[in-house]
Amino acid sequence: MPHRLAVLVATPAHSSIRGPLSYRSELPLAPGTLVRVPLGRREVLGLVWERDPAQDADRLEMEEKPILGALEDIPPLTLTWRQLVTFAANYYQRSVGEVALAALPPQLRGLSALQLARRLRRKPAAAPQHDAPPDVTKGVALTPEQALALDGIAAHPGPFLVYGATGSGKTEVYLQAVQALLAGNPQAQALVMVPEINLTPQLESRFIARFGADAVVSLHSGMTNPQRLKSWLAAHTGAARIVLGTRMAVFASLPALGLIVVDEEHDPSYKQQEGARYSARDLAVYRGKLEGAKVLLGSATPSLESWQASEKGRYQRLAMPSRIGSGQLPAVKLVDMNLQPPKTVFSVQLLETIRQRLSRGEQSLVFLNRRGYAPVLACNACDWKSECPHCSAYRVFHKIDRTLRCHHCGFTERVPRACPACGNVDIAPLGRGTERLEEHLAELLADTRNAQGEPVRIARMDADTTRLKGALESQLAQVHAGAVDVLVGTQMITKGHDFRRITLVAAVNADAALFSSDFRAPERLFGLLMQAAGRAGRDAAQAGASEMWVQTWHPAHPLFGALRRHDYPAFAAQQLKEREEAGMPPFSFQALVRAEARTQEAAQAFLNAASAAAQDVPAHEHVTLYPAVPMSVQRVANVERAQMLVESTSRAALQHFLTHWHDVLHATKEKGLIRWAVDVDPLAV
DNA sequence: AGCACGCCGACT
DNA sequence: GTCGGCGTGCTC
Repeated sequence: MPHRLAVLVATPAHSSIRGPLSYRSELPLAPGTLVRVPLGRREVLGLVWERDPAQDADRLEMEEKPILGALEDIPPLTLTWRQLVTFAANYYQRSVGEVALAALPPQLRGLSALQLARRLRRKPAAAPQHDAPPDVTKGVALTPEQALALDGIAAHPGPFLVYGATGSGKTEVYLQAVQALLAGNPQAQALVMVPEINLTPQLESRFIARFGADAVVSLHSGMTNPQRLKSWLAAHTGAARIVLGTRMAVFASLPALGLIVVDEEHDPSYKQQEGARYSARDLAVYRGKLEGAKVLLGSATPSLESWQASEKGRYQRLAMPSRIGSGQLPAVKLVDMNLQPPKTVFSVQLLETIRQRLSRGEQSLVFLNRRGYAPVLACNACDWKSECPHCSAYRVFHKIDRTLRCHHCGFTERVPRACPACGNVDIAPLGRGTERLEEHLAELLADTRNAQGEPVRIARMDADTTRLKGALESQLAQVHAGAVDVLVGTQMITKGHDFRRITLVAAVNADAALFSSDFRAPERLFGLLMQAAGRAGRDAAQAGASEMWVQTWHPAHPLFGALRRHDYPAFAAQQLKEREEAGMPPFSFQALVRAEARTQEAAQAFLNAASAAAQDVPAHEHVTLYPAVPMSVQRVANVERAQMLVESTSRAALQHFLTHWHDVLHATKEKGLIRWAVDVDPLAV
């Protein structure tokens, strides 16, 4: 007798299909089973969501199509996995089908049941006998703080905020927490997340050294589709005990999940910025609750949301303030740029300090922290600048191939010989990217010699120089080998890399974030500067002499006071007080509706119409709707963009409102409207 | 998202 | 006269 099944398919947010579709099946397939189903003229991957769904009243006369086949060799996705997906879809205002199918490895979509069966049967290619046997039993000597943190993790349910200074040995705590879990339960699995792909290889090698290559798999977007499928299957079947990955890994299928680690939990990369805009950190906490798994959030400068939660006792705080090997944090020196000659880039004091390091054979690191800052080409005769013809943004000058490139739509052209507006040939980059910073520093140090009496070796590291595969690794190796005296770069050089011989870190333009319209900018700046400071003096022998220099026009700003004392709690307390007084997160909850249209008027008209119609939506009285405004980059690829902020002091009320408002948004039509989307808990407003 | 159907410009 | 542009619309 035939059964009716509710099946999820990959349906984008804009399709009229909201819930699962009904299909007919001869077998009573269990929820969580992967199937292939006909959809329109195509055959697509589906996921059985429930058995015998209630018949949709207005679909009565429509004939249900039959399921084409089940991927029987893959065990069904578990109930908790499905609950996680349901929660994420509801919370972030997307369809369940979109979230569920996006969470599965892309290759599953293309594989027929037969191909898959073949792949699963394939012997796990004669497990390569690795060089070093895993030292699972080897006990690593713990500091008292690490031991205390591990005791805390064992004794409490969590979630935990592992608040540990740079170099305090957070990773060892993660390793031993995982070790304790695996030792106590022969099935248990752990999920360890890091913010960036760059950071996975070094973490992977530490986990493999401890637990063996067979126990560990990675999951991130830098992998090929077959690699991802292989890792996913290993986790799904329980063969892999540890999954390391980026934010996407929060949806990995882990049937025996017992521990989740979110390293550098404050990092904005945990927020997905397209499609379903979920926060992997927040979902990790939710998933931990669902699965009964312990959750560790680790950071030296936690997000104010997590810090607040640990202040209120919702998270258990485990503090590890000391650096291992008695290496002290570097002394922070502020240079008051008001006292420098106009247009100074490198103050005399900073240059003198760099020269000192050079003479002692030590390395310096100079970084430019203006996010996304890049040189724009300008005419010196008229007011022409290198605008993008398709976007309301400037194109950026790339010296490497002498092109002007739009970072929003990708439009690229050769640099013109003369100004397109007035014909003047005197056109030059405006402002300073890392490239010009490097050139300028090279000029200033042209007469200086390093400890070997050779010219100073300056290297630059940014998105441009590390674009090619392996370039990042080889450049880092150069720095480690001592082939570089001064490293100039963007904030990417402050992340994770353990530079032993660097005794000076300098931020040359720290101020942009102090008075930014983005209320989270100070939080990010503080975290960035703390992290950068942590790069200096990791070698205990040199730690005493290591320094962090910050050039600023506002040396009296409280942020720098807290930075000088390496006092994150004081900084957090001050920021939280400001946020509370201003009614900002984490004291309020926000969502953003973004609309794209052919004209700015149409984009705003859509938002305003949806706003007006909100008066009839449940819970609207607990929610504030702000006026529609153009987005900061108003036009991208000839599409106009506008946004509207929705705010409430209650997360539940905001959720309730958004859920009901969704239908109103869907029903709101506007001529010229292209698409719209909701971003819950947006990072930048 | 795909993949259709559906009406208007330059070519075998 | 057709091939093909991408503008709406549907998928159990």
